[in-house]
Amino acid sequence: MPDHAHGSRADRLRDAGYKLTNARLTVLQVLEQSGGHITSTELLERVSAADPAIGRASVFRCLDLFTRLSFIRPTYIDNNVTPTYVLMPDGHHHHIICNACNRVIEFEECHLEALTKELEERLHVKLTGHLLEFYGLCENCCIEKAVTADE
Amino acid sequence: MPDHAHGSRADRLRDAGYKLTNARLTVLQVLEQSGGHITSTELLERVSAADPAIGRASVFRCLDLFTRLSFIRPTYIDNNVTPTYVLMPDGHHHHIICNACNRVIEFEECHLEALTKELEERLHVKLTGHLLEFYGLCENCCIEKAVTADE
DNA sequence: TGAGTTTAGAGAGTTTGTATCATGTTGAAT
DNA sequence: ATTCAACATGATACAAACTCTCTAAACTCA
Repeated sequence: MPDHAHGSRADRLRDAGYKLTNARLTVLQVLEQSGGHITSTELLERVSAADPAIGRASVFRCLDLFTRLSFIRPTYIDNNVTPTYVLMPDGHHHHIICNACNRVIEFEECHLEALTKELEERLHVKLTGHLLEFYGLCENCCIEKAVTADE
Repeated sequence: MPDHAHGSRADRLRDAGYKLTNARLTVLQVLEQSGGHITSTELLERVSAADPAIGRASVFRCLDLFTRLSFIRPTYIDNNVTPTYVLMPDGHHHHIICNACNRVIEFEECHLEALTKELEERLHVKLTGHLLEFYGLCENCCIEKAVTADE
């Protein structure tokens, strides 16, 4: 079994009652090295490269599990076939998707702590994470559109 | 050609340079009658019921187009196969997804106007919509978990 | 009316995710 | 350390979802 960094996500996995198996730790490691955005296809390739013994089904099982634990969240960026899984480092993630070129611009601040608390109290729910997505045009595509309109 | 309500979305479609075809108007109508959440499979069925002449590919082309125009946004609720498309009535939509039972709780207020404006100015982007998703446990699932932990 | 452009429909083909089940691994109790 | 039961895995066949390609139709504008 290869070396694994046993970070806080592995701890959370164990604390939630799940076993720390090779497949889960490898998938977690690949996700963490992905830079925050990865599709299932890319993930399958990289997991397979890291350990060819890990099967297809296990990778998908991990994606389900990690989604339920709010480690990641599937979202659509390029097309309607493959979701992109985004890491939610502290339980949350925020980005802007350009509707013209599909570029993703990430940003940090969301100021949603107050809303989170208010919703928890009013609706009696327990919130573990959130994803905030804005849609529109990025700087380049704004300029291109303006140029085209001038012609 | 069946009757269609020519609301503001049809206007936006035309204003963006797209033709108001029967397929597009029918898909739009079904989406608007869907109550805000619909999967591609359900949409295909209902469009087919409304007008059997409309083909599969056209429905998916509409979903792509309407997503680019921020009429709708695909998101994962139940599983990793079929996304659910949510209507974004005024360009935005907000909900809570229960990680245990997949129930969706919608809420209205998001207080994101200020952040939208700030991002537009700072990053020189033009934002047309947003989706805010919270994840966690709904009231019922909170209770069940507490009961299980007591045993 | 006629040329050019956009859009549609059909259906096969590709890709992505799932179900099943026998086997292997994990973690805890002894 | 050893053992055991529950949990998790891997292989593969299967099913579902989405796309591609091509031809035909509809719409636009002169």
